[in-house]
Amino acid sequence: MPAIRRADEKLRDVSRRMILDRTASLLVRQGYGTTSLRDIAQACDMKAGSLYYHFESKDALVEEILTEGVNRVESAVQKALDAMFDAAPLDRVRVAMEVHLRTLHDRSDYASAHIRCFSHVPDDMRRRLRRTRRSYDAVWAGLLEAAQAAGDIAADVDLLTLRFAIIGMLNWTLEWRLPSGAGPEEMADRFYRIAFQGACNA
Amino acid sequence: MPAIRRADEKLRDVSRRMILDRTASLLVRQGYGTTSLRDIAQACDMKAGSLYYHFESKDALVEEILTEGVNRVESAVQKALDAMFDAAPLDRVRVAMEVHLRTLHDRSDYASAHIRCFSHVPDDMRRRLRRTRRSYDAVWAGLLEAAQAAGDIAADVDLLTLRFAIIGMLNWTLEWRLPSGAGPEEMADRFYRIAFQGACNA
DNA sequence: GAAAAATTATAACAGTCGTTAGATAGAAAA
DNA sequence: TTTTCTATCTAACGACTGTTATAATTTTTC
Repeated sequence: MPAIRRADEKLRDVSRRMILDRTASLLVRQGYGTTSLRDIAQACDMKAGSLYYHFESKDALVEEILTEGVNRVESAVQKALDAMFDAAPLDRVRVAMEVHLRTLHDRSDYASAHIRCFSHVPDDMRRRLRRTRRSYDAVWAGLLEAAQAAGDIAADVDLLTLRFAIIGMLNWTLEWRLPSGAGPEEMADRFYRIAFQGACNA
Repeated sequence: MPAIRRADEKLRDVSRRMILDRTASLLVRQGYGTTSLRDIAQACDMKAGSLYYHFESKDALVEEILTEGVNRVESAVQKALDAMFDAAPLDRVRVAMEVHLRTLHDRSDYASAHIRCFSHVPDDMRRRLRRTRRSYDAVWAGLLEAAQAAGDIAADVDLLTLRFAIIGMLNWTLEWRLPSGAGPEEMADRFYRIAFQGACNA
Protein backbone atom coordinates (compact mmCIF):
# COMPACT_ATOMS: atom_id res chain seq x y z
CA MET A 1 0.00 0.00 0.00
CA PRO A 2 2.61 2.66 0.92
CA ALA A 3 4.61 3.78 -2.10
CA ILE A 4 8.02 3.76 -0.45
CA ARG A 5 9.12 1.19 2.05
CA ARG A 6 12.43 0.13 3.51
CA ALA A 7 13.53 -3.25 2.23
CA ASP A 8 13.83 -4.76 5.68
CA GLU A 9 10.39 -3.93 6.96
CA LYS A 10 7.48 -6.13 6.16
CA LEU A 11 4.35 -4.77 4.56
CA ARG A 12 2.52 -6.36 7.41
CA ASP A 13 4.24 -4.16 9.96
CA VAL A 14 3.79 -1.03 7.91
CA SER A 15 0.06 -1.54 7.50
CA ARG A 16 -0.29 -2.45 11.14
CA ARG A 17 1.44 0.73 12.22
CA MET A 18 -0.61 2.83 9.84
CA ILE A 19 -3.81 1.38 11.26
CA LEU A 20 -2.64 2.12 14.79
CA ASP A 21 -1.64 5.68 13.91
CA ARG A 22 -4.84 6.60 12.12
CA THR A 23 -7.06 4.92 14.67
CA ALA A 24 -5.34 6.87 17.42
CA SER A 25 -6.09 10.07 15.57
CA LEU A 26 -9.75 9.10 15.21
CA LEU A 27 -10.00 8.14 18.86
CA VAL A 28 -8.73 11.53 19.94
CA ARG A 29 -11.23 13.39 17.80
CA GLN A 30 -14.29 11.16 18.03
CA GLY A 31 -13.91 9.05 21.16
CA TYR A 32 -14.22 5.33 21.69
CA GLY A 33 -17.88 4.66 21.11
CA THR A 34 -18.30 7.00 18.15
CA THR A 35 -15.38 5.60 16.17
CA SER A 36 -16.50 2.62 14.09
CA LEU A 37 -14.37 0.04 12.36
CA ARG A 38 -15.68 1.38 9.07
CA ASP A 39 -14.47 4.86 10.02
CA ILE A 40 -11.09 3.39 10.79
CA ALA A 41 -10.97 1.35 7.60
CA GLN A 42 -11.84 4.39 5.51
CA ALA A 43 -9.07 6.41 7.12
CA CYS A 44 -6.69 3.60 6.11
CA ASP A 45 -8.06 3.22 2.56
CA MET A 46 -9.24 -0.24 3.47
CA LYS A 47 -12.44 -2.16 4.13
CA ALA A 48 -13.62 -2.96 7.64
CA GLY A 49 -13.16 -6.70 7.33
CA SER A 50 -9.51 -6.35 6.36
CA LEU A 51 -8.67 -4.92 9.75
CA TYR A 52 -9.17 -8.36 11.22
CA TYR A 53 -6.08 -9.59 9.45
CA HIS A 54 -4.06 -7.36 11.77
CA PHE A 55 -6.18 -7.24 14.93
CA GLU A 56 -8.49 -9.76 16.44
CA SER A 57 -11.12 -7.20 17.45
CA LYS A 58 -11.85 -3.51 17.71
CA ASP A 59 -11.10 -3.60 21.40
CA ALA A 60 -7.73 -5.30 20.85
CA LEU A 61 -6.81 -2.53 18.42
CA VAL A 62 -7.93 0.20 20.78
CA GLU A 63 -6.28 -1.36 23.79
CA GLU A 64 -2.94 -1.61 22.02
CA ILE A 65 -3.11 2.09 21.20
CA LEU A 66 -4.05 3.21 24.68
CA THR A 67 -1.41 0.98 26.26
CA GLU A 68 1.26 2.30 23.94
CA GLY A 69 0.09 5.79 24.86
CA VAL A 70 1.12 5.41 28.49
CA ASN A 71 4.23 3.46 27.65
CA ARG A 72 5.48 6.12 25.26
CA VAL A 73 5.15 8.83 27.88
CA GLU A 74 6.71 6.72 30.59
CA SER A 75 9.71 5.63 28.55
CA ALA A 76 10.31 9.14 27.23
CA VAL A 77 10.27 10.54 30.74
CA GLN A 78 12.32 7.69 32.16
CA LYS A 79 14.92 8.09 29.44
CA ALA A 80 15.27 11.80 30.12
CA LEU A 81 15.58 11.14 33.85
CA ASP A 82 18.22 8.47 33.36
CA ALA A 83 20.30 10.98 31.42
CA MET A 84 20.32 13.32 34.43
CA PHE A 85 20.29 10.93 37.34
CA ASP A 86 22.54 13.13 39.46
CA ALA A 87 20.70 16.42 38.88
CA ALA A 88 18.86 18.31 41.60
CA PRO A 89 15.49 16.69 42.46
CA LEU A 90 13.45 19.69 41.37
CA ASP A 91 15.30 19.89 38.07
CA ARG A 92 14.35 16.31 37.47
CA VAL A 93 10.73 17.18 38.16
CA ARG A 94 10.87 20.10 35.76
CA VAL A 95 12.33 17.96 32.99
CA ALA A 96 9.74 15.26 33.62
CA MET A 97 7.02 17.87 33.18
CA GLU A 98 8.59 19.04 29.93
CA VAL A 99 8.93 15.58 28.46
CA HIS A 100 5.44 14.56 29.56
CA LEU A 101 3.91 17.62 27.94
CA ARG A 102 6.00 17.32 24.79
CA THR A 103 5.07 13.67 24.32
CA LEU A 104 1.42 14.57 24.80
CA HIS A 105 1.60 17.15 22.03
CA ASP A 106 3.93 15.41 19.60
CA ARG A 107 2.75 14.29 16.17
CA SER A 108 1.45 10.94 17.32
CA ASP A 109 -1.88 10.64 19.08
CA TYR A 110 -1.34 7.60 21.28
CA ALA A 111 -0.98 9.41 24.58
CA SER A 112 -3.81 11.81 23.78
CA ALA A 113 -6.04 8.92 22.79
CA HIS A 114 -5.35 7.29 26.13
CA ILE A 115 -6.27 10.39 28.06
CA ARG A 116 -9.37 11.13 26.00
CA CYS A 117 -10.76 7.58 25.88
CA PHE A 118 -9.67 5.98 29.14
CA SER A 119 -12.83 6.62 31.09
CA HIS A 120 -15.25 5.43 28.40
CA VAL A 121 -13.60 2.19 27.38
CA PRO A 122 -15.08 -1.18 28.45
CA ASP A 123 -14.58 -2.05 32.10
CA ASP A 124 -12.15 -4.92 31.70
CA MET A 125 -9.96 -2.94 29.32
CA ARG A 126 -9.90 -0.05 31.72
CA ARG A 127 -8.84 -2.34 34.52
CA ARG A 128 -5.86 -3.53 32.52
CA LEU A 129 -4.95 0.00 31.48
CA ARG A 130 -5.02 1.06 35.09
CA ARG A 131 -2.33 -1.48 35.84
CA THR A 132 -0.20 -0.04 33.06
CA ARG A 133 -0.68 3.43 34.46
CA ARG A 134 0.50 2.40 37.87
CA SER A 135 4.05 1.99 36.72
CA TYR A 136 4.17 5.54 35.42
CA ASP A 137 2.49 6.86 38.55
CA ALA A 138 5.31 5.30 40.54
CA VAL A 139 7.85 7.30 38.57
CA TRP A 140 6.17 10.52 39.62
CA ALA A 141 5.71 9.43 43.19
CA GLY A 142 9.42 8.71 43.38
CA LEU A 143 10.36 12.04 41.84
CA LEU A 144 8.31 14.04 44.31
CA GLU A 145 9.34 12.00 47.32
CA ALA A 146 12.98 12.58 46.49
CA ALA A 147 12.40 16.29 46.19
CA GLN A 148 10.58 16.45 49.49
CA ALA A 149 13.20 14.28 51.21
CA ALA A 150 15.85 16.69 49.97
CA GLY A 151 13.90 19.54 51.55
CA ASP A 152 13.09 21.16 48.22
CA ILE A 153 9.36 20.62 48.65
CA ALA A 154 7.80 21.91 51.84
CA ALA A 155 7.12 19.16 54.36
CA ASP A 156 3.46 20.11 54.75
CA VAL A 157 2.67 19.67 51.06
CA ASP A 158 0.73 16.48 50.40
CA LEU A 159 2.57 14.72 47.60
CA LEU A 160 -0.48 12.92 46.26
CA THR A 161 -2.29 16.22 45.88
CA LEU A 162 0.76 17.75 44.24
CA ARG A 163 0.94 14.86 41.79
CA PHE A 164 -2.76 15.26 40.98
CA ALA A 165 -2.17 18.95 40.41
CA ILE A 166 0.83 18.57 38.13
CA ILE A 167 -0.55 15.76 35.99
CA GLY A 168 -3.88 17.55 35.83
CA MET A 169 -2.34 20.79 34.61
CA LEU A 170 -0.34 18.98 31.96
CA ASN A 171 -3.05 16.66 30.67
CA TRP A 172 -5.71 19.30 30.66
CA THR A 173 -3.79 21.18 27.96
CA LEU A 174 -5.38 18.73 25.52
CA GLU A 175 -8.64 20.60 26.05
CA TRP A 176 -7.30 23.95 24.92
CA ARG A 177 -5.25 25.05 22.03
CA LEU A 178 -1.93 26.09 23.46
CA PRO A 179 -1.18 29.80 23.17
CA SER A 180 0.49 30.32 19.82
CA GLY A 181 4.17 31.03 20.22
CA ALA A 182 4.45 28.99 23.39
CA GLY A 183 5.59 25.43 22.69
CA PRO A 184 5.15 22.54 25.11
CA GLU A 185 8.53 23.19 26.74
CA GLU A 186 7.73 26.84 27.38
CA MET A 187 4.32 25.91 28.76
CA ALA A 188 5.85 23.25 30.99
CA ASP A 189 8.24 25.81 32.41
CA ARG A 190 5.40 28.16 33.18
CA PHE A 191 3.50 25.37 34.89
CA TYR A 192 6.59 24.46 36.86
CA ARG A 193 6.98 28.04 37.99
CA ILE A 194 3.35 28.15 39.13
CA ALA A 195 3.35 24.82 40.93
CA PHE A 196 6.66 25.20 42.73
CA GLN A 197 7.28 28.88 43.24
CA GLY A 198 3.66 29.94 43.23
CA ALA A 199 1.85 32.62 41.30
CA CYS A 200 2.06 35.11 44.16
CA ASN A 201 4.67 37.77 44.66
CA ALA A 202 7.28 36.36 47.01
CA MET B 1 -44.29 7.10 37.53
CA PRO B 2 -42.67 8.40 40.75
CA ALA B 3 -44.66 7.33 43.78
CA ILE B 4 -44.51 10.60 45.67
CA ARG B 5 -44.75 13.97 44.05
CA ARG B 6 -45.44 17.45 45.31
CA ALA B 7 -48.88 18.65 44.37
CA ASP B 8 -47.63 21.73 42.57
CA GLU B 9 -45.19 20.05 40.27
CA LYS B 10 -46.25 18.51 37.03
CA LEU B 11 -45.51 14.89 36.24
CA ARG B 12 -44.05 16.16 33.01
CA ASP B 13 -41.37 18.14 34.80
CA VAL B 14 -40.57 15.33 37.22
CA SER B 15 -40.07 12.78 34.48
CA ARG B 16 -38.06 15.23 32.43
CA ARG B 17 -35.75 15.94 35.33
CA MET B 18 -35.33 12.26 36.09
CA ILE B 19 -34.36 11.57 32.50
CA LEU B 20 -31.83 14.38 32.59
CA ASP B 21 -30.36 13.19 35.89
CA ARG B 22 -29.99 9.56 34.92
CA THR B 23 -28.70 10.33 31.47
CA ALA B 24 -26.05 12.57 32.97
CA SER B 25 -24.95 9.70 35.16
CA LEU B 26 -24.73 7.37 32.19
CA LEU B 27 -22.82 9.93 30.15
CA VAL B 28 -20.20 10.26 32.85
CA ARG B 29 -19.65 6.54 33.09
CA GLN B 30 -20.07 5.45 29.48
CA GLY B 31 -19.45 8.47 27.32
CA TYR B 32 -21.50 9.97 24.51
CA GLY B 33 -21.23 7.37 21.77
CA THR B 34 -21.56 4.34 24.02
CA THR B 35 -24.73 5.52 25.74
CA SER B 36 -27.81 4.50 23.73
CA LEU B 37 -31.35 5.72 24.09
CA ARG B 38 -32.31 2.22 25.20
CA ASP B 39 -29.68 2.40 27.95
CA ILE B 40 -31.16 5.69 29.04
CA ALA B 41 -34.72 4.44 28.87
CA GLN B 42 -33.87 1.39 30.95
CA ALA B 43 -32.24 3.57 33.61
CA CYS B 44 -35.50 5.52 33.74
CA ASP B 45 -37.79 2.45 33.76
CA MET B 46 -39.12 3.53 30.42
CA LYS B 47 -38.98 2.51 26.78
CA ALA B 48 -36.79 4.26 24.26
CA GLY B 49 -39.64 5.69 22.23
CA SER B 50 -41.17 7.37 25.25
CA LEU B 51 -38.16 9.63 25.62
CA TYR B 52 -39.29 11.49 22.53
CA TYR B 53 -42.23 12.87 24.41
CA HIS B 54 -39.78 14.92 26.46
CA PHE B 55 -36.90 15.49 24.05
CA GLU B 56 -36.88 15.84 20.31
CA SER B 57 -33.69 13.82 19.85
CA LYS B 58 -30.83 12.16 21.69
CA ASP B 59 -28.59 15.09 20.90
CA ALA B 60 -31.11 17.59 22.25
CA LEU B 61 -31.20 15.63 25.50
CA VAL B 62 -27.43 15.44 25.73
CA GLU B 63 -26.93 19.06 24.83
CA GLU B 64 -29.31 20.21 27.53
CA ILE B 65 -27.35 18.24 30.11
CA LEU B 66 -23.95 19.49 29.03
CA THR B 67 -25.17 23.07 28.83
CA GLU B 68 -26.68 22.87 32.28
CA GLY B 69 -23.36 21.43 33.45
CA VAL B 70 -21.49 24.63 32.69
CA ASN B 71 -24.30 26.85 33.82
CA ARG B 72 -24.53 25.17 37.20
CA VAL B 73 -20.86 25.68 37.87
CA GLU B 74 -20.89 29.24 36.65
CA SER B 75 -23.92 30.29 38.65
CA ALA B 76 -22.67 28.58 41.79
CA VAL B 77 -19.32 30.36 41.49
CA GLN B 78 -20.90 33.65 40.55
CA LYS B 79 -23.28 33.48 43.50
CA ALA B 80 -20.44 32.82 45.92
CA LEU B 81 -18.45 35.70 44.45
CA ASP B 82 -21.36 38.09 44.66
CA ALA B 83 -21.64 37.32 48.37
CA MET B 84 -18.04 38.45 48.92
CA PHE B 85 -17.65 41.20 46.35
CA ASP B 86 -15.42 43.29 48.58
CA ALA B 87 -13.05 40.52 49.67
CA ALA B 88 -9.39 40.38 48.74
CA PRO B 89 -8.86 39.29 45.12
CA LEU B 90 -6.98 36.12 46.07
CA ASP B 91 -9.65 35.13 48.56
CA ARG B 92 -12.16 35.39 45.78
CA VAL B 93 -10.00 33.12 43.65
CA ARG B 94 -9.72 30.59 46.45
CA VAL B 95 -13.46 30.52 46.98
CA ALA B 96 -14.06 30.18 43.24
CA MET B 97 -11.78 27.14 43.27
CA GLU B 98 -13.69 25.64 46.17
CA VAL B 99 -17.10 26.15 44.65
CA HIS B 100 -15.98 24.92 41.25
CA LEU B 101 -14.57 21.74 42.76
CA ARG B 102 -17.54 21.17 45.03
CA THR B 103 -20.01 21.56 42.17
CA LEU B 104 -17.97 19.10 40.12
CA HIS B 105 -18.19 16.51 42.86
CA ASP B 106 -21.71 17.09 44.11
CA ARG B 107 -24.40 14.47 43.73
CA SER B 108 -25.47 15.56 40.28
CA ASP B 109 -23.46 14.60 37.23
CA TYR B 110 -24.16 17.49 34.89
CA ALA B 111 -20.82 19.22 35.19
CA SER B 112 -18.89 15.95 35.11
CA ALA B 113 -20.82 14.85 32.04
CA HIS B 114 -19.86 18.08 30.32
CA ILE B 115 -16.18 17.61 31.07
CA ARG B 116 -16.15 13.95 30.13
CA CYS B 117 -18.16 14.21 26.92
CA PHE B 118 -17.37 17.65 25.52
CA SER B 119 -14.63 16.57 23.15
CA HIS B 120 -16.52 13.63 21.63
CA VAL B 121 -19.87 15.22 20.99
CA PRO B 122 -20.95 16.15 17.42
CA ASP B 123 -19.18 19.17 15.98
CA ASP B 124 -22.10 21.57 15.88
CA MET B 125 -23.09 20.77 19.44
CA ARG B 126 -19.55 21.32 20.59
CA ARG B 127 -19.49 24.69 18.87
CA ARG B 128 -22.56 25.81 20.76
CA LEU B 129 -21.19 24.46 24.05
CA ARG B 130 -18.01 26.41 23.46
CA ARG B 131 -20.03 29.59 23.41
CA THR B 132 -21.60 28.68 26.72
CA ARG B 133 -18.19 28.01 28.18
CA ARG B 134 -16.92 31.41 27.16
CA SER B 135 -19.06 33.19 29.69
CA TYR B 136 -17.61 31.13 32.53
CA ASP B 137 -14.08 31.60 31.22
CA ALA B 138 -14.65 35.33 31.43
CA VAL B 139 -15.44 35.03 35.13
CA TRP B 140 -12.05 33.44 35.75
CA ALA B 141 -10.22 35.85 33.52
CA GLY B 142 -11.70 38.70 35.51
CA LEU B 143 -10.82 37.10 38.83
CA LEU B 144 -7.17 36.65 37.91
CA GLU B 145 -6.81 40.03 36.27
CA ALA B 146 -8.10 41.71 39.39
CA ALA B 147 -5.63 39.79 41.52
CA GLN B 148 -2.74 40.69 39.28
CA ALA B 149 -3.82 44.33 39.06
CA ALA B 150 -3.86 44.41 42.86
CA GLY B 151 -0.29 43.14 42.87
CA ASP B 152 -1.21 39.83 44.49
CA ILE B 153 -0.15 37.82 41.44
CA ALA B 154 3.36 38.40 40.15
CA ALA B 155 3.45 40.58 37.06
CA ASP B 156 5.46 38.05 35.07
CA VAL B 157 2.90 35.28 35.48
CA ASP B 158 0.91 34.71 32.31
CA LEU B 159 -2.73 34.72 33.36
CA LEU B 160 -3.91 32.46 30.56
CA THR B 161 -1.41 29.82 31.63
CA LEU B 162 -2.45 30.24 35.22
CA ARG B 163 -6.08 29.79 34.28
CA PHE B 164 -5.23 26.65 32.33
CA ALA B 165 -3.34 25.35 35.32
CA ILE B 166 -6.06 25.99 37.87
CA ILE B 167 -8.97 24.69 35.81
CA GLY B 168 -6.86 21.73 34.78
CA MET B 169 -6.00 20.78 38.35
CA LEU B 170 -9.62 21.04 39.40
CA ASN B 171 -11.22 19.23 36.48
CA TRP B 172 -8.63 16.47 36.44
CA THR B 173 -9.83 15.35 39.86
CA LEU B 174 -12.61 13.56 37.98
CA GLU B 175 -10.01 11.06 36.82
CA TRP B 176 -8.97 10.03 40.33
CA ARG B 177 -10.86 9.14 43.36
CA LEU B 178 -10.22 11.89 45.81
CA PRO B 179 -8.15 10.89 48.86
CA SER B 180 -10.57 9.61 51.43
CA GLY B 181 -10.97 12.07 54.25
CA ALA B 182 -10.24 15.08 52.06
CA GLY B 183 -13.43 16.63 50.76
CA PRO B 184 -13.59 18.96 47.78
CA GLU B 185 -13.08 22.04 49.93
CA GLU B 186 -9.97 20.62 51.54
CA MET B 187 -8.59 19.58 48.17
CA ALA B 188 -9.31 23.01 46.71
CA ASP B 189 -7.38 24.61 49.55
CA ARG B 190 -4.42 22.37 48.88
CA PHE B 191 -4.54 23.23 45.20
CA TYR B 192 -4.74 26.91 46.06
CA ARG B 193 -1.70 26.64 48.27
CA ILE B 194 0.25 24.89 45.50
CA ALA B 195 -0.76 27.26 42.71
CA PHE B 196 -0.30 30.50 44.60
CA GLN B 197 2.32 29.96 47.25
CA GLY B 198 4.15 27.15 45.48
CA ALA B 199 5.18 23.73 46.66
CA CYS B 200 8.72 24.83 47.49
CA ASN B 201 9.99 25.94 50.83
CA ALA B 202 9.91 29.72 50.88
C1' DG C 1 -68.53 8.45 37.84
C1' DA C 2 -67.41 9.86 32.32
C1' DA C 3 -64.64 12.68 29.13
C1' DA C 4 -60.42 14.86 27.98
C1' DA C 5 -55.72 15.33 28.22
C1' DA C 6 -51.22 13.85 29.30
C1' DT C 7 -47.86 10.31 29.41
C1' DT C 8 -45.92 5.86 28.20
C1' DA C 9 -45.73 1.46 25.43
C1' DT C 10 -45.61 -1.07 21.11
C1' DA C 11 -43.72 -2.28 17.05
C1' DA C 12 -41.58 -1.36 13.27
C1' DC C 13 -38.44 1.50 9.93
C1' DA C 14 -33.91 1.99 7.58
C1' DG C 15 -29.31 2.26 8.77
C1' DT C 16 -25.16 0.98 11.20
C1' DC C 17 -22.54 -1.85 14.42
C1' DG C 18 -18.68 -5.56 15.21
C1' DT C 19 -17.63 -9.74 13.22
C1' DT C 20 -16.98 -13.82 10.12
C1' DA C 21 -16.19 -17.00 6.06
C1' DG C 22 -14.79 -17.38 1.73
C1' DA C 23 -13.20 -15.39 -2.59
C1' DT C 24 -9.64 -12.55 -4.82
C1' DA C 25 -5.69 -10.21 -5.88
C1' DG C 26 -0.71 -9.49 -5.31
C1' DA C 27 4.02 -10.61 -4.09
C1' DA C 28 7.55 -13.99 -3.05
C1' DA C 29 9.44 -18.51 -3.68
C1' DA C 30 10.09 -22.43 -6.45
C1' DT D 1 5.96 -20.06 -15.24
C1' DT D 2 3.89 -22.33 -11.48
C1' DT D 3 3.18 -22.58 -6.75
C1' DT D 4 2.82 -20.66 -2.11
C1' DC D 5 2.08 -17.38 1.00
C1' DT D 6 0.44 -12.54 2.19
C1' DA D 7 -2.78 -9.05 2.32
C1' DT D 8 -7.14 -7.24 1.12
C1' DC D 9 -11.97 -7.45 -0.52
C1' DT D 10 -16.80 -9.08 -0.74
C1' DA D 11 -20.92 -10.08 1.15
C1' DA D 12 -23.39 -11.31 4.54
C1' DC D 13 -24.82 -12.40 9.69
C1' DG D 14 -27.50 -11.01 13.84
C1' DA D 15 -27.63 -7.41 16.97
C1' DC D 16 -28.15 -2.78 17.88
C1' DT D 17 -28.81 2.27 16.54
C1' DG D 18 -31.92 6.68 16.51
C1' DT D 19 -36.36 7.59 15.18
C1' DT D 20 -41.39 7.48 14.00
C1' DA D 21 -46.45 6.56 13.88
C1' DT D 22 -49.83 4.71 16.35
C1' DA D 23 -52.00 2.36 20.12
C1' DA D 24 -52.61 1.77 25.07
C1' DT D 25 -52.62 3.54 29.43
C1' DT D 26 -52.56 6.59 33.08
C1' DT D 27 -53.68 11.02 35.06
C1' DT D 28 -56.36 15.12 35.31
C1' DT D 29 -60.65 17.62 34.54
C1' DC D 30 -65.37 18.03 34.72
